[in-house]
Amino acid sequence: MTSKLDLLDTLASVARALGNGHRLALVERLAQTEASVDTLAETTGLTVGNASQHLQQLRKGGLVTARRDGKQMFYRLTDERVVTLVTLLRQVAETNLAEMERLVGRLFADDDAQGGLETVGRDELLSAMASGKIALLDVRPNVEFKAGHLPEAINIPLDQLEEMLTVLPKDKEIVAYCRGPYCVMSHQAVQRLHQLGYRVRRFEEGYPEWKAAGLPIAS
Amino acid sequence: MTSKLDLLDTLASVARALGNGHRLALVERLAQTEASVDTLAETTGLTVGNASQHLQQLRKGGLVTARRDGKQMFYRLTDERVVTLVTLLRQVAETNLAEMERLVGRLFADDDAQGGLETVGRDELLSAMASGKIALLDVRPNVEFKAGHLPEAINIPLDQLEEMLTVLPKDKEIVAYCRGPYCVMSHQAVQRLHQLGYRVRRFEEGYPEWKAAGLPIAS
DNA sequence: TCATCATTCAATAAATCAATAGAATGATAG
DNA sequence: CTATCATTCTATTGATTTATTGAATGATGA
Repeated sequence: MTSKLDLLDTLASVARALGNGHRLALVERLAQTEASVDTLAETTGLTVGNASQHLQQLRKGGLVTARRDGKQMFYRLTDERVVTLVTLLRQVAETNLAEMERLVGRLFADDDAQGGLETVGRDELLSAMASGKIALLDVRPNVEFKAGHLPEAINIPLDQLEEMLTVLPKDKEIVAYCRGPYCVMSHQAVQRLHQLGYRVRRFEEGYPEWKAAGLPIAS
Repeated sequence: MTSKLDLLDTLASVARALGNGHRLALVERLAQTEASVDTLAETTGLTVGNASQHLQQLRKGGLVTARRDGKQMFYRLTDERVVTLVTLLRQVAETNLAEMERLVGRLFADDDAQGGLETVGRDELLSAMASGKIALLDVRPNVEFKAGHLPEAINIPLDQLEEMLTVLPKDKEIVAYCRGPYCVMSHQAVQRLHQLGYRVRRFEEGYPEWKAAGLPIAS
């Protein structure tokens, strides 16, 4: 008879695969779109060899799969549920760990310094999109935007915000989003646009959460 | 500026807290009801010292909290979401890991040997309960039943099944449940009742998942 | 106060994990 | 076939994690 512990050990091995900051960074990156090992190594600041090893561990845990394309290996999440899993992990961590709240608080302290940025929740965003009263702004790099984005979103990568302002309507309220709740890009975009006189708020989630929730996407 | 890695490291520490079979066993036990260290040590087969250490780690990860009652320390899950988190972890593991499927298959191989046991999903159970056409059977130990159970459920701990048969209606279909999807108690109960000629099926989840879903419970 | 019981803390050895550098593999272009 | 490039594998080192032991703490009742 298989002991229950074997089963729980297997389960634990999946949890352990998520139990490292670098691997979570890789998962977060992969939540945007699939990528090659060297792209992943670059965006996470790891050496290629090290990134490869961490990816092997994620693969052993069944969280990512790989495909070869010519010389390169492309990795992607096996399943949208991996995003949901990390999101839930975040929620549990946030509500239960004072440490976590302290870090999040510090990460976004700049916002509070000027009175706090207003955010838009998922339900409110859905109805605002339906009414056509807002313009949706995606500030992620163009590669990630092209791999998938929210319907009707306009893409202005953060580093081109000033140059591309003309494509933004001045008369509508703008809602900006990026990679997820802890991604700082949309925060910065909202700050700059606010200073320029736009009416602008931040979507409190990001593209991966939107996609994992099964909501419509465009590409 | 706080680096993003600090944040992900904190997140990783929560995942690591779940990254051990013994700790998952403790969490699974705590999903039933709060318990003292020595109860937990006994039901998981750990020494008291070892159990205490693992509980410290779960506490550091923010997954459990402790309260003192006289000489004893009682631990419980901080949040229903911990159950949801483990459930999701299970789902991801099951769909993505061949190893996991192999183990689950072997654990319940006896059922298949006699044609497979039919199960009842959550939605079907809810409507069956509303129509009053079934009797709900909780085969967990009485302590756990008293701490909370599904509405209208009858408690017959597995080891008293034969003696207490009289409290079960013969004319209704019976749905049995226990601690969760990998708990073998309801499987065994269904097998025995089936042999005795009852119409009986197994609820495919358990009490913790029911409670975590915010469905009504009794105690 | 002292003795007792439940739990936690501290110290150790064995096992596992993380980062690094260098060798090995697999696919492609010439 | 050979050279090249992207990736993986191997071996090593140092850092964590685990289980075990025994001592220390905290609450209780005589």
